[in-house]
Amino acid sequence: MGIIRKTKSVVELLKEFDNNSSLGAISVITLIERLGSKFNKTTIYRVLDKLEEDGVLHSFLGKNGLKWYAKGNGCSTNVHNDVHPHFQCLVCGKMDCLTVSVALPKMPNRKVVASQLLIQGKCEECFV
Amino acid sequence: MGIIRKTKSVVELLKEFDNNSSLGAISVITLIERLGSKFNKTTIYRVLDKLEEDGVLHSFLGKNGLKWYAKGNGCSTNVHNDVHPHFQCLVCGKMDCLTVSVALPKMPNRKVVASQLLIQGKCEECFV
DNA sequence: TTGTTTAATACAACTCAGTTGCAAATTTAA
DNA sequence: TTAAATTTGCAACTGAGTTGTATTAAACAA
Repeated sequence: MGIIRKTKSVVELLKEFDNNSSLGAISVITLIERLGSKFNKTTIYRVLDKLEEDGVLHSFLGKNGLKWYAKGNGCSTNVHNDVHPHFQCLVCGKMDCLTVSVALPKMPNRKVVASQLLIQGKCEECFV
Repeated sequence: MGIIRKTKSVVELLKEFDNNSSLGAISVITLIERLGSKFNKTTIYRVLDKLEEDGVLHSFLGKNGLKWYAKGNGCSTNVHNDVHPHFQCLVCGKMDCLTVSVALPKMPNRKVVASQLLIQGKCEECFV
């Protein structure tokens, strides 16, 4: 069950991602900091859930287990047609989707269903 | 500051990992289930911390953000000379360290410091 | 062995991201 | 404009992980 109605919270959340760089992710913590005075955090969590189900956003966890969202790529909660790594800058904290595909190691006798790759280091701006 | 004294909790925690398959990881939740009646969970968390600092164990997060530990590989909290992926079976829940190295995507202008790759699917036993 | 020092432990209380249930409000369709 | 269905806010909760502190136990020296 995804988004059905275009409510204020949906519009404002989407605006956050539109304002953001196309590859940039935003943590739920940050979204609550920004919108928590206008909407209840429960609402924010639920709208993000639905936007992900619809493939509008995708989510992943940072190194510390906190949840991040970024613009979708046609994937939905059930269908993942794209697996890209995420890069977090240890200097400025920025999290980006990388537009490269990952070559997973060969694993005979195992079946791969999903994967997450998180890379940490210095981003283009912070790497002098 | 790593392990200094060989206390009961240290010995028993290490025993859990010795009994386990050499590539198998154990979640903190499981360790507390198994040893929580003998030791306080705070003790378990702190001993695991120290064992990781010493490179005896290494840790990583599962898909849901829960912490797992597996036998070390000479790494310590500060020195990571080995980056291997982890594989979690979606059928039986088992988590294994994979003994392959990951080819990270090329990223000019960025500096890679650390990375985590979690692969999910069916393990050797559950993949018929 | 005993005493002293220092680290390790238990306990309780806490933190905080994320969840749940439900009544009230809002949207959509009829 | 009413009825049906979804969305929201609120408050309370969950549960993994953390913190402070008094007590206990390990290590070591005499």
